[in-house]
Amino acid sequence: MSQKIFNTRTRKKEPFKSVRDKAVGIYACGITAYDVCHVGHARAAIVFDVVFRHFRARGYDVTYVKNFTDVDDKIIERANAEGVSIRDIAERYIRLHDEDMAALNVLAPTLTPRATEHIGDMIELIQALEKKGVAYCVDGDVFFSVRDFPAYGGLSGRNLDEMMAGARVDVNDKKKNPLDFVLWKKSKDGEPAWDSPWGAGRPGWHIECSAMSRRYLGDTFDIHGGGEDLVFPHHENEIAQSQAVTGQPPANYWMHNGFVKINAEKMSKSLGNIFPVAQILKLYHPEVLRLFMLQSHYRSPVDYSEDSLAEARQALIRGYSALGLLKETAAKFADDGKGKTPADDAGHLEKISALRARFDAALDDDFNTALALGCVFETARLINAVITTEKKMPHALKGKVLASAGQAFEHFRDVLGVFVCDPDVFFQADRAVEVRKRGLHADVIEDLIDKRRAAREDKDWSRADEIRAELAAMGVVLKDSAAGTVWSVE
RNA sequence: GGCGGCAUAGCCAAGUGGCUAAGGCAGCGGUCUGCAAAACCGUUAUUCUCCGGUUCAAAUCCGGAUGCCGCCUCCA
Repeated sequence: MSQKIFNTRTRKKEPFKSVRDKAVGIYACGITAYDVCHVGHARAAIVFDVVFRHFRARGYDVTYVKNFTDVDDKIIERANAEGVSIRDIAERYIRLHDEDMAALNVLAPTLTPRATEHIGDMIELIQALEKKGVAYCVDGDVFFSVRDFPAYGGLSGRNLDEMMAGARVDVNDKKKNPLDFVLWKKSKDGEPAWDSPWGAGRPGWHIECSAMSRRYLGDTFDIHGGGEDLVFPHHENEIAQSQAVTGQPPANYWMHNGFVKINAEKMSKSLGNIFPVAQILKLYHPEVLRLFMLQSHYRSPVDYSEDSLAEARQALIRGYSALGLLKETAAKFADDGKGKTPADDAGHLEKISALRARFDAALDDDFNTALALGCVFETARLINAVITTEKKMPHALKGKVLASAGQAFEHFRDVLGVFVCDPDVFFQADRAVEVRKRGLHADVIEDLIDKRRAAREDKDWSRADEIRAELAAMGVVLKDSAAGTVWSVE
């Protein structure tokens, strides 16, 4: 099956046809570097990371560009408040952004250009817009004239008259039309400024993406992405700016991810419910957040809550348990390649390749990660079942089936970016997070386990159960095996 | 006021014209275990908010109702 993408512009799922054969250019709007990344940024980053990974897995040569806005009113405001330069602010939050993304196993995009590195490109673009007669300068400010771009509103499905009727636009005497937006902004004293044909100033917000996407991906590239809030006005304005100059739409497909709600409410500063990524990562292993995001389709809203993350954690544990079991038994059932492999009566190998195919098909279908994860968990179940119940299965065949399932999991891991840890390392990390979060003490727990071990050796079962109950009350779960007792946090 | 989205089991969530309505969490019964945990097996929606319509056939298409949500202002 070929790739399909829901295109915001047409509001339809469309077959994907790249501009260049077997190559794809993606531009996603990145952050404005004035504050730390929150869970909403994490979602957008994870969504487009999977898009990036899937195209690569499908053999495309992907150029993925994600910009940093490093000059903007909010950055200036923050710099003034702290008495530092906007560069200091931008550097700080870009660094923190990179740390968060690395923790979330979000791959670095191919290119991460910054607005201030492309002021020249922006000025050129604005001059071209002036030449085309769709931009006008008033007293050092340059505006885009929406009336002179007939296609305005095409992405967001609005028309100018309707928007005028809404009348929720700020009044600005300088503008010919209230919906005109700024391309270049005259700088006041003390504000960062660059020389331009219109005097000292700085770029408007939208122009940077038009300039940078064109520079790195060309006049028309494949996919432009971002959060759904960017549809209007940001992306609408980008189209206007780019298309007015080149005569071509800047991107063929527009992808927008849905929002993250917090306990069923909109995340907003006024509600005080902004969850920074770094804060969440103190409470959960990074893959928990990643899995949580991927369990819903990227266009649906997701509702972040303690409970939903806890559920995602249990699901992650389920997957890692299967991988742990696989690792434990790998040596035992290793297929040495000698001798012949008996027939696979139960059809396990066929099932595994079918799951792989279904997984890929799910992602081909507008990046349906939720459906793809279903395949991942079915594979986990198959691994568990083969190891624990198929007693009569010949070792050579078992080894072959498990190796095949392991390879499938590696593919899932590469595309979704979850289940990337060694299972032992994961369980250790997860337990450390839970212990810290619940204020438990590992040494106390281990001391109790030691006492229980002594009781069990004396066959003092009631004492052993007493200790088990005591630990259970703390949320500590014990697992006894021939090798000893291991513990985890429920 | 304008534009758009969503409504599927106790919860989360796929599925958008026709095989048994994925998967996860939670629950229940069984196997295993000194007891547990994990795992496996079985089970939990004759039905997809409601009302009409189209069709041989609809959760899926159309019309209407109700409820919830987003955007239109900086915002992933």
